[in-house]
Amino acid sequence: MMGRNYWLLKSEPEAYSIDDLSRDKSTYWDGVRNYQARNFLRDSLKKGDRVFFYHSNAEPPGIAGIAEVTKEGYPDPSQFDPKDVHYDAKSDPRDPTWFVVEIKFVKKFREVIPLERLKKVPALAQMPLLRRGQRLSVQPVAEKEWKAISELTP
DNA sequence: GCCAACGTTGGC
DNA sequence: GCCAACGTTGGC
Repeated sequence: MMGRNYWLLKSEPEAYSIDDLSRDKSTYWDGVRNYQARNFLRDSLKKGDRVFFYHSNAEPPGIAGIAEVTKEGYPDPSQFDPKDVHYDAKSDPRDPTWFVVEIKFVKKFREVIPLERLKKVPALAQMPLLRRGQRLSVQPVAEKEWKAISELTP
């Protein structure tokens, strides 16, 4: 698709996994509380973009499947809910701080592609994911990286 | 469970 | 505006 971009979203599977997305079919990506990641969600992820669903704090950590953006950035409802762990009392509803996108399930890989495996692929050396100390939970993925990773799956 | 790396907060 | 203290992320 012309102009489609690629991304990687991290989630701890204990909180929300590829199986949860497979069951739900779609979800909105709430709870992101980092400004750089927020900017991507608000400004950059576009309908039709493809997303790698990454399992962090998992055994093994790695890419578990693929999703697709179905709705572009809009205010994260959880920031206004005092009972939600992601509640942000400082966020003004007239000028919200945090944003979500909606994604839909595309596929679950037969096996997670482990982080360890990704590290061995030369074409992926520049990925932020593989950089030491990089914690960004919403990251751009270059097209050549997307292709290289896709070739790792059966 | 440890802890390095990083982002945020707040005193000054 | 600096920077120490603190909280979080996330691999190991």
